[in-house]
Amino acid sequence: MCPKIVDKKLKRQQLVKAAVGVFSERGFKGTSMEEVSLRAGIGKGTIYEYFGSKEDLFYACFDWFMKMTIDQAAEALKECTGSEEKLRTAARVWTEVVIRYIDFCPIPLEVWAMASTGSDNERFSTSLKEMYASFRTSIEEMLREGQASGEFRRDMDVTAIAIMLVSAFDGVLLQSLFDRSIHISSYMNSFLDVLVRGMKPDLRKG
Amino acid sequence: MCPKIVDKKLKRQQLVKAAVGVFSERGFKGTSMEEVSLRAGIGKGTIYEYFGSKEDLFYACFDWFMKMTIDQAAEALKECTGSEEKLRTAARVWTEVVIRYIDFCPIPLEVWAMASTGSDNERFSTSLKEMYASFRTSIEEMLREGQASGEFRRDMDVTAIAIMLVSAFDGVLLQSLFDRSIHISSYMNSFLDVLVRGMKPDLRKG
Amino acid sequence: MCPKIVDKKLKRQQLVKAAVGVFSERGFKGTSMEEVSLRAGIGKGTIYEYFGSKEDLFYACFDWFMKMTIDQAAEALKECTGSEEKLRTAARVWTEVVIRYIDFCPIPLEVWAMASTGSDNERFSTSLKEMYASFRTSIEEMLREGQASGEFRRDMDVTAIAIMLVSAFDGVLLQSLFDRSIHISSYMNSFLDVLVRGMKPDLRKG
Amino acid sequence: MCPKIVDKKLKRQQLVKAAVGVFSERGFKGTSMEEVSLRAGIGKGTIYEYFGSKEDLFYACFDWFMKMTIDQAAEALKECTGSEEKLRTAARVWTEVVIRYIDFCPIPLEVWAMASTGSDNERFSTSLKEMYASFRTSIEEMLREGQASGEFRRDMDVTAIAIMLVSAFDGVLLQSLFDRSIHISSYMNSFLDVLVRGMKPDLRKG
DNA sequence: GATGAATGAGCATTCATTCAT
DNA sequence: CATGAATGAATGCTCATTCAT
Repeated sequence: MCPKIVDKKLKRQQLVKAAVGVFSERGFKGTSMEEVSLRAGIGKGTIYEYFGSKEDLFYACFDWFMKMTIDQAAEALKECTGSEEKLRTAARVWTEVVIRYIDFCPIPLEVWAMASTGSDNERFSTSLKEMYASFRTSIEEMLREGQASGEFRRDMDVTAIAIMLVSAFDGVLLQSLFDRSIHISSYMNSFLDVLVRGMKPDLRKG
Repeated sequence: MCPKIVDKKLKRQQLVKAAVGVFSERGFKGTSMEEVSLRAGIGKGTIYEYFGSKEDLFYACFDWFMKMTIDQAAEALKECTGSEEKLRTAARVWTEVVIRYIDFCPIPLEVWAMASTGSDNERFSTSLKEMYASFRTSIEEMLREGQASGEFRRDMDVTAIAIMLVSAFDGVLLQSLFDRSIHISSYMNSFLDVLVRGMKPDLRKG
Repeated sequence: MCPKIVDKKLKRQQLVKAAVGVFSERGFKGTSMEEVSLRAGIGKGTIYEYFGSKEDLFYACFDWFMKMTIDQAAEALKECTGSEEKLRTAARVWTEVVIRYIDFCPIPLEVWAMASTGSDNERFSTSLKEMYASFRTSIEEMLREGQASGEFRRDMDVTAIAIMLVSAFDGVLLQSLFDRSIHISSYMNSFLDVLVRGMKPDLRKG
Repeated sequence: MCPKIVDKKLKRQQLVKAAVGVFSERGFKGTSMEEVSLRAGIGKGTIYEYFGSKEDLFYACFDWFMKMTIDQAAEALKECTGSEEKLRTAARVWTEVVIRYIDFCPIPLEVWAMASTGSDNERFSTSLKEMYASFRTSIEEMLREGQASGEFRRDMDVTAIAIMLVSAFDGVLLQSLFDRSIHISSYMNSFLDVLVRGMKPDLRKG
């Protein structure tokens, strides 16, 4: 007669929010759809109105994490000009995200594990690969920009630095999770001080 | 009086070997004890003669990975003298392990995921914490040695560098898993070139 | 909004009914949840919507048997006045229950066995102890009432008679199970004739 | 060459002794052959040199309990002359056995439960039936002897009394197990005082 | 004779998903 | 639209029994 009008988008988001919490606490396999529905305050069956499967729901959670991170980075980078500044801003945003959302960081870990095992989780490994490629490329661009502008040495392996920086960022997430007493932002800065010094052109020749 | 004589130690190791393969392919939850037993060519019940539970078996797999890595590193570091040499050797061993055992690298990923979620897997998170602490300390020692000998600058944050290097190593494992076309060893070297340059004392003042 | 409406109480009872049958035929350990579900005409998993575990289900079966017996006794005793009448009524009800529900009498036997072994089935032994204490007390009251009214001798050990009567009742259940040709009700009556005669005050002195 | 010479009879008995303990503590299903072998201080496989199956072993335990009881009763009754004396002696022996072997009384309980459920335990129910029939007959004989000698009334239902006495004996075993604080021997005596009084011929007519 | 390593049938329990209401 | 009762496939684990030594 009069189908209830529901803001599907909104409800979907609320569902993801609840799911992100449960998945973070219990892991993918350890999470039951029932607990998610309880946490979201809806019926168990209702989840399936919004997501086709548990995996779909989990993917949406991961997607939320990724998009959120990318948005924060994009926002912050908008106002940056220098290459070093960009690099340091990217690092800062990442550490801020890790610190702020540390409770949800088990989600990317789960995704890593899922993507690395089983051939059926194609979708996760593809997503990850794309994401990493995009991150790497962004970093590479910053570095190349710096080379062009003379900020950075020309004889360094830009791809290598980019890959290793992305690696270090991921690793920082790990370390933070396993030892929450670590203050990553200052460590990240100190580390970048040294690395950037190594990337600067030789002054002796100036 | 004359019971069947079996080398339990050896059989246990063979079992771990089979299990490492299955866990790597399917993940912890995705692996059934039956499949492990099939792969090992023994009966399902026999596994329980050697391991008390699925988790015990998995822990043994992780333990194998850890010990193997540590052994390789210890072996290689025995012959090193200089600080930079040690650092580079550690990095080389790690990349070699990652490349050589790339198929089994999902195991540490699983452990990361398990340790980050759920409060029950105490044993995994404790092991991880200890392992990382030990790695960090080793690197710190190398760096401090280098500072003492004048190889490295005295004004750098040794702890920060150590944490970030460990992070980078972990991240490298991740990147390798998700994009097997990456040649990490050369990247690792190029990266260390830059980083070490940043750690070297200022020559201008010489 | 319009979930399936089910009378959970009723379904629970039906489930108990089916379970009582299977447990009686096969014993606790010999009964598989699958067989119960088959007998009840529902899915295996559905049982767990109503009972947390096999033991819970079995306890409900025992509870059903106890409550049913107690109810019948209470109902019949309501209309009794004299002490001897009460005693004979209790005996009659018990024999009627045993005869009527002889097929389900293996259930109390199982409970006896469970309660006597293992320290875990606390719940069963506690229940049994309480039940027996209550039975004994009821009988004792009847006897004391009879003593007060002069129906029964004052120099008999009321507690002893009560305990032994309860014992005899239990034993009757056993004998009935193992030899279904026994007609317990007439035997019970003849026995009570003799016992009651022994409990009557000495007439010589009258 | 020289097969070890073993007193099979003796070892069998030791095995039964160990098994009686474990079965009493854990019940039939709760007992593992391994634990029995451990308790007996022999290898798991060795049990099968003496007993064809777990059920065989358990049956031997029950048999031990039965035979032991019967022996004690036979021994004690040898010296009895009067009917009442015999009756009281039988009761005394039974209570003594129950008190002395209370820790092993779960075994008959288990047998009751096994015999009452499942059609496969033919052997247990047959044994029980025979044993009870024999007990009943013995008691009946005592009572009839008493009638013949004028000790007991002629108008009582001997079969009924016999059945109910056997019942009461069984019940006493139960009550003792569930409430170990009960002092059955005095209760048994007080009870027999009353019952025997009821069985005595009417003195008024004397 | 004695052993204990190996086995695999058997079972309680979980949980993603469906669908009648 | 929303629900939660119902389902049954899937799985970790146990243990009586066998048999090579």
